[in-house]
Amino acid sequence: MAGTPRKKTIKAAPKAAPRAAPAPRAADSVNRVYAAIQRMAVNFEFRPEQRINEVELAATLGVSRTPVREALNRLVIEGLITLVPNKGFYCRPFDAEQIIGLFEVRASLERLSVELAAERASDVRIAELMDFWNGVRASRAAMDAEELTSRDEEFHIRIAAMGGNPELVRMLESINARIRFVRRIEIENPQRRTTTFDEHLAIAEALKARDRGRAVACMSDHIGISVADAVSAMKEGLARIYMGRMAS
Amino acid sequence: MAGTPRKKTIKAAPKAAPRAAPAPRAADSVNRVYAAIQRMAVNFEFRPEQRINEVELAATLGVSRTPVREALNRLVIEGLITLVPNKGFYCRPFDAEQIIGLFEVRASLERLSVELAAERASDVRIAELMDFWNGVRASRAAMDAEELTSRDEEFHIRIAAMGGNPELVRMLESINARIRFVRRIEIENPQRRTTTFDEHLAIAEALKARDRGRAVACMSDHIGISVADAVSAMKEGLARIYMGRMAS
DNA sequence: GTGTTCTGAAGTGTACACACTTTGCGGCGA
DNA sequence: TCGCCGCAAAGTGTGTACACTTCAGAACAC
Repeated sequence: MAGTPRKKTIKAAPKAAPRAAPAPRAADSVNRVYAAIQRMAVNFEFRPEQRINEVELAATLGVSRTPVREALNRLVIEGLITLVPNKGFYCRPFDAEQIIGLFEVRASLERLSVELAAERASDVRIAELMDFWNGVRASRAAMDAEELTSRDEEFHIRIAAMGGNPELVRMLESINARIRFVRRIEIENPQRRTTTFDEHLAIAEALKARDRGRAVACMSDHIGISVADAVSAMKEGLARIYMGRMAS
Repeated sequence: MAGTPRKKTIKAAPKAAPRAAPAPRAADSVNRVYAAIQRMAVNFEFRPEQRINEVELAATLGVSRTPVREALNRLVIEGLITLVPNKGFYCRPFDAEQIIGLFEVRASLERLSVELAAERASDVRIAELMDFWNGVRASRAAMDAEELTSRDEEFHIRIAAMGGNPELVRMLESINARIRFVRRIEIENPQRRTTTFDEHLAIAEALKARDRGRAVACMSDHIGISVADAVSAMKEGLARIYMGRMAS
């Protein structure tokens, strides 16, 4: 607002300043940088346990080390990055037990999710959920694993959101980020895709019927299968990280 | 180690340097600062939604703004601090719905906790758990609410740890930090103390018997009561924050 | 009196400087 | 050949500088 030619504080001779560049501040660096590094960590674009060179990363992202370090500190708490004092920041390890542990916790939270949704969600939102998933199903042929994973997560997050507990949503999102790498591989399996579509619909229908017990049961089956398949997906994941394209 | 007079890089005239002080680096600042601010946020030593002045806080803690900002960024992800771009860091709000939401999530995770513990914990660790709690019970007269809250949390975290899922432990610890302020008040209630002691023993005994269903039931009762009482504890909490000593 | 514009102070956001730590490597002695 | 010492380069940890934003209040017009 204010089209007025708002006077800026006079900067000493913008042309040919003696100091190379007065470093004009880039807006909102931390959030951009945070999102970028988060994506890289989620997808294991850093190798597991690889040290992350701050100077290099800052240069790549076109900012100084300060916002990079602030973003990295956030990611440490999220569990996507680890920090060794006086050594530096490292990519999280690829830890099968940890991933299984995250699946366990997720299963518990997803259970709470459907319980709350069955009790509290409005009919409208449940109907929207079914529409949403039917829409995804209809256009599944055109979707790659990346996009389908995203829709899958959205389905679950919608249910969590319907329960009216934002903290539950936050935690599920955080967990999803850490297991996405494995789940995306899992979802590439054509058979797995089909069962996912059916299971999601079953969950939605149980919610529509306000059948809490059935909703929990459907969700447990759905998530339970994921845990069982996770191991082979992790094998494949390791191969892709360390063998690249050769893995296929 | 190394009593050798390790040569340091020559600093330009340490005596009466033209520049006030070359700022010798304080060791491990971020972690100290992080712990300090975390404690303050947990205990609402900042008022809810109060803006946190970085310069002031840095001066209080005897460091520069850099480690303070890194610590604050971590705490944002933990949910103990909020960040408004170009405005600054703020203390988390005192949000009753959010606290209830956290109790809900906690209940779900504690349920998982006893389920896993009932399946996986060794007999020894279960025995240690009972010894631990009997010890706490024996010396309860000498404990203030602060310490008892700490022991209470420890009891629950021990159970979570017995399940062998470190991520579950992490999340519970994170939630505990955010509801500790309310739980400490709750635990001041003498009657509540008594029921807590009994309920904890009941949980431990169910674990010892490997009775998963009973363990879950005991835990649910225990946590459920906490949720019910939380509202009055929150009222009291608000009074203490804003009325200080007058609240008693 | 009331609204509006301007201005300066306070404070955040980021770049940068620099001390300290870690680590790899070459030379030296046994 | 092997180990050890001692550099020196690379890189982290933190202090500091400075541009930019926000906000409150003065000055001013109406």
